Amino acid sequence: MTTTFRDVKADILEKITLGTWAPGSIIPKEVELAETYDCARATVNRAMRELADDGIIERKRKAGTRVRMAPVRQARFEIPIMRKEIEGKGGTYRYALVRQEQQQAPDWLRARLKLSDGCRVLHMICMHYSDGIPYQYEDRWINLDLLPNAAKVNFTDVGPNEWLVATIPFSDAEISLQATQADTELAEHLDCTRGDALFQAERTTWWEGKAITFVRLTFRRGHRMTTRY
Amino acid sequence: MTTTFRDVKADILEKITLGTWAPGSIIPKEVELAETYDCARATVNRAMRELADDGIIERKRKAGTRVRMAPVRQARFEIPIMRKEIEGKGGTYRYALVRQEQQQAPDWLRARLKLSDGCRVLHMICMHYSDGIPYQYEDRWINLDLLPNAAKVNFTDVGPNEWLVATIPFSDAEISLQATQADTELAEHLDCTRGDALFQAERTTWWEGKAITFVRLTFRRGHRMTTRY
DNA sequence: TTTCTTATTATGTCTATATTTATAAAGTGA
DNA sequence: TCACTTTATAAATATAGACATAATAAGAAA
Repeated sequence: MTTTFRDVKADILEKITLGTWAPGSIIPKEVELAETYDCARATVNRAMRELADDGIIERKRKAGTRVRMAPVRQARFEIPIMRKEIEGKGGTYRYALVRQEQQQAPDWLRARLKLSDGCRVLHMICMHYSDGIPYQYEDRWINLDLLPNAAKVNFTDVGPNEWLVATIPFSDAEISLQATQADTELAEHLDCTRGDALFQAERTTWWEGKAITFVRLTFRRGHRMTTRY
Repeated sequence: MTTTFRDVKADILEKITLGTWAPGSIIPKEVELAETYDCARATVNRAMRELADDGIIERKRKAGTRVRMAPVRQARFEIPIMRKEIEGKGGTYRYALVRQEQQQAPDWLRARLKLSDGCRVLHMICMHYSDGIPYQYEDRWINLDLLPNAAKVNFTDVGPNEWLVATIPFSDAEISLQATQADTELAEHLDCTRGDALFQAERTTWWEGKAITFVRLTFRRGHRMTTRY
């Protein structure tokens, strides 16, 4: 049997978890490890690179590799498309456009997205249902200077998110999670009580430095975002 | 100049964003791409592997590589140690142990962590302050069957999280984010009003299939968790 | 002593080639 | 037609050797 990069990775990880290699301490260099594991340096390299990506070790040229003092624990959360999320859970997905209007970008949005003066935006309120029960309230703003086409799209059947994903498949995004209190509007749409604590995600999407869209997603009462790492 | 895997990755990504390679369509195989970019297959492989990790393309042996229909957008959030987070923001960190007791694991915890009957746990309530202002309320449970040492530790100066990180550096964890309403206890400690919406994270930490600790972290009013991707 | 090279070194990356593995698709038999 | 076995193929991974790059440490000059 040959030694795979997985073997190496697992063994290094074990040495770290068992405390053989303490936090902050330096670990053998690639060539040495390649020798001890009797494999190519590239194999050790891959194992170490992945461990570094996972935030477990820290690597520096010439300085060597060391176990991180404060392990940067990072969790990955999937940001799914509502239809996928709901259908994935075995529910029946339904989408509805609540209202839609073209307008000048309000000041708070202009500031937030660094929009030009008098920039026009498309503002939409949408709802996503799972088995007929309110699941998510979507408050969406689209920059019409960058996406004039959006004004012509009929969003009654296809949600803006799905349209956007198809139109500008990949881009930079900034996401922020928080808790908010349901106001009257949210309470009505999400079928909860005014003042209820709701989980909220805001996402700003950029393309080549310019903001395309800003969306505030509010989930139904009790929603959780979960992941393992 | 030689072609780097970054070049290849960037070029493939561009072809996808510009729509040359549409979502769902198959993209040339590794050998072909290696030829067109005039580089080694390993270089193309690395580029493609990273794109697959990023959720942009989907790869299957024999079937080839295709652009994901619904790009799996995933965001990485760092789960920092409070001291680091606060000091990183330039604040002065202070920790306080509110109370601590040894007890039998309550039923909800037993069920949640799959603990044995009559399992003893250490329950702690801690507070983290930034510049004297309440920042985070920590409700921590430690499995004493697995970590009997924890009973002897003095947590008045060092927070349980820091102790745990030092004791069992790496492990599996399940994290879940949600919104909650402040009860009287939370409102008092976090200096807010009862009923306020608060951001909450729950983390269960496992080691070799057994639960070590469960913690519910409640952040001060208005807290946001932010990331770019 | 301080500051500016320069040498050294560990990681980072590329190449070219080989082997292994998963699997779609074609072929086989009931 | 359906279930089972090939078989061909593309990705996954391994290897050895080379060069690139960043950064530390040592040495030289001010």
